[in-house]
Amino acid sequence: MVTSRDVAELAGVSQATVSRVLSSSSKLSAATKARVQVAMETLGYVPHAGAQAMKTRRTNTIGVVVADLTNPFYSEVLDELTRELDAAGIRVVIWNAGGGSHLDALKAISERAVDGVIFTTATAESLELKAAVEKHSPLVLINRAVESLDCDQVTSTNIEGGAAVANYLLDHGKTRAAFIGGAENASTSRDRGRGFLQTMGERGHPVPEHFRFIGGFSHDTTAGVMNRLLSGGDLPQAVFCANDHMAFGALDALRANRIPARDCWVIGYDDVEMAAWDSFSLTTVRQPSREMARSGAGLLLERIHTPGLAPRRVDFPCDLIVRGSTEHA
Amino acid sequence: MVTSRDVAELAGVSQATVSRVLSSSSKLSAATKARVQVAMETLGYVPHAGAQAMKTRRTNTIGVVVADLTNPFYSEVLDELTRELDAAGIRVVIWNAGGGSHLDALKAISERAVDGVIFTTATAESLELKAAVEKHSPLVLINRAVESLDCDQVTSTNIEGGAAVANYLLDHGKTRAAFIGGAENASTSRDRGRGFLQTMGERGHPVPEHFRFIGGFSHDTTAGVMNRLLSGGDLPQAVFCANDHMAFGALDALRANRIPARDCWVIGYDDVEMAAWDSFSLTTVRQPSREMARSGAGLLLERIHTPGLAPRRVDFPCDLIVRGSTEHA
DNA sequence: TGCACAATTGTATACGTATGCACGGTAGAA
DNA sequence: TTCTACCGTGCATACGTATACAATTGTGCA
Repeated sequence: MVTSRDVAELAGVSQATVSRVLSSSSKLSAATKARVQVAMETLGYVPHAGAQAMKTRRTNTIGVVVADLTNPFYSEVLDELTRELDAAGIRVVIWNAGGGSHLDALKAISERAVDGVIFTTATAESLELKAAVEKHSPLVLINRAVESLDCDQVTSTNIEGGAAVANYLLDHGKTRAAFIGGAENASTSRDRGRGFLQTMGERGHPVPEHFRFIGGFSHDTTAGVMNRLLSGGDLPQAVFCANDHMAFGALDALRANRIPARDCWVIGYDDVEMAAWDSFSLTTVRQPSREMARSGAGLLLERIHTPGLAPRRVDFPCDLIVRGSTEHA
Repeated sequence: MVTSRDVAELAGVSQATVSRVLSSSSKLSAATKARVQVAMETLGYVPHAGAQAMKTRRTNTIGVVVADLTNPFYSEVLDELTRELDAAGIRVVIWNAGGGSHLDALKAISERAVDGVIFTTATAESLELKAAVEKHSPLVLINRAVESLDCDQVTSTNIEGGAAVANYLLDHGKTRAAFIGGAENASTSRDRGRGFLQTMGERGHPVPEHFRFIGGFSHDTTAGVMNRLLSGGDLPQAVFCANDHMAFGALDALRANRIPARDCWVIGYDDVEMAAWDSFSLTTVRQPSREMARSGAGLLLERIHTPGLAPRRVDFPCDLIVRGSTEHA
């Protein structure tokens, strides 16, 4: 391995000077700078990231915790995050939510293996997360929020989004609607459901208990719920799913059972790219996933650069996007 | 920050002993070991990853370069890789192929920021990749292969897979078939196309030039190709796409143009989970993506642990999975 | 009792880089 | 010319851990 000392020797300068060429912050004569750069080039010198991290207390690496890589929403968020951070010269470590991955992420902060972490899967239950926030670990929550945590959080207006779906359905005479949520401890699914159910109730068409489900966030479990609903013989006029990935499962179940699309409207949430594909043409509530990702990355970088900032919350508005899964030719 | 020295002081031992408790390799009396562990717990000690990396020359981190996170194939590979490696206590850095990400990955090896890299996007053009292989950098190619590189490579039998599609179509009387490839410099698309085109030719039904396309690997570009094909007025009996993600684009274009599914069969490659969804029901060539991912991870870890191993090649067989996009009720 | 030897633990140093401090030299001002 | 100021560079050290080697203690056996 070639070190800055080797470069120094070849260039006939001290190791300190080589280091200064690297950081390019201090003044150096153009001549020595050039000489050092030639030496670096000649030897193929690359600084050792671990050694740098030890001195500068910075790794130029951040972590991201995602819930489910097979859900295209997370793929899009990850896509945007990596583009944004790659461009900024920052490495991205990913944790895939199975089991205790959020603990691994927090541990990585303690180990100084990463400078900070973006959580897309936070829940109120995690005492470790709470403790990390209280220690002022650099972390940002995007997508799912936790009211009780004093840290940066980027969300969309889920309650309003859910309400918008209810209003839309009722405005089109769909009074008998079902809701399939993901899990109660995820703020996204909870808030979307709340906004929806409350508005349905307020406008005189409360959603009955047997039209409220937990679909577990996946395509297949949601299709399973839909099948149960269908076999119950009491088909709702519309189904609102907590996210698009689940809505695809609902659509698939309808197709598999040869239920015509006009007999049961399906609505999702997120507006992932696939929702616009002709095979789905899914009506959904668009949240600006990529913008949210960029915003979260920005907040984290700021916080890493300037510790001690007051916690910030960013809430992005959502729009209902109407497509073929609800209004048919 | 609490260091091993602090722990040593509290436990009344030397820093070296603390380090030994950490590595748990050397013999220690149960008493001191316990005392040190209590001290660690009390102080909340966590070793500094950078310092460890500097001494041990190992980061317990590996990199993965993926081509396109919106293609579910890469999501599945990444999903499997992260599960496998998380479980092994290894961090995963991801590079998203836009622009020069493979250069960043190679740089990260030089910086000792990662112990090795898994490439899913290798091409023969990259001189830097060639140079890295010659320097015996720990890296593994999965999915796309490069014949001329002497490094570990995990692939599937793409040529045979393409041939199987041709045989299947001809056996069902579909003699006028089109091929939509991704890009010539990707071994996957190239080999699948070769196997397909060659077999079609050998069996007396060569695919004419105007039925051969480059679809750019994405859903939208493939749909665009399909639209051009449709507007040409000469509809093939079947279209073979270089991967499932592209095939979904082809299916969508057919739907958007209200072409009945039986008028133009569509076949993909990969068998991503979505291919089995009722909305697509895509006939495709299954390659064992997750197994390939695990295999690649295993090869890389072996190579990191035991440098100097001879390059290995693993080739997984593929199966044609027939679904509704080709045989209709 | 005395000695060899094994089992533990401490001492000292190295990994590769960044940076505070001191030093030599040059230029401008008096 | 002499003094001041400043610029460019070298010297020395610190970051936090792992490990070769030395030192210590305790054990078994003659």
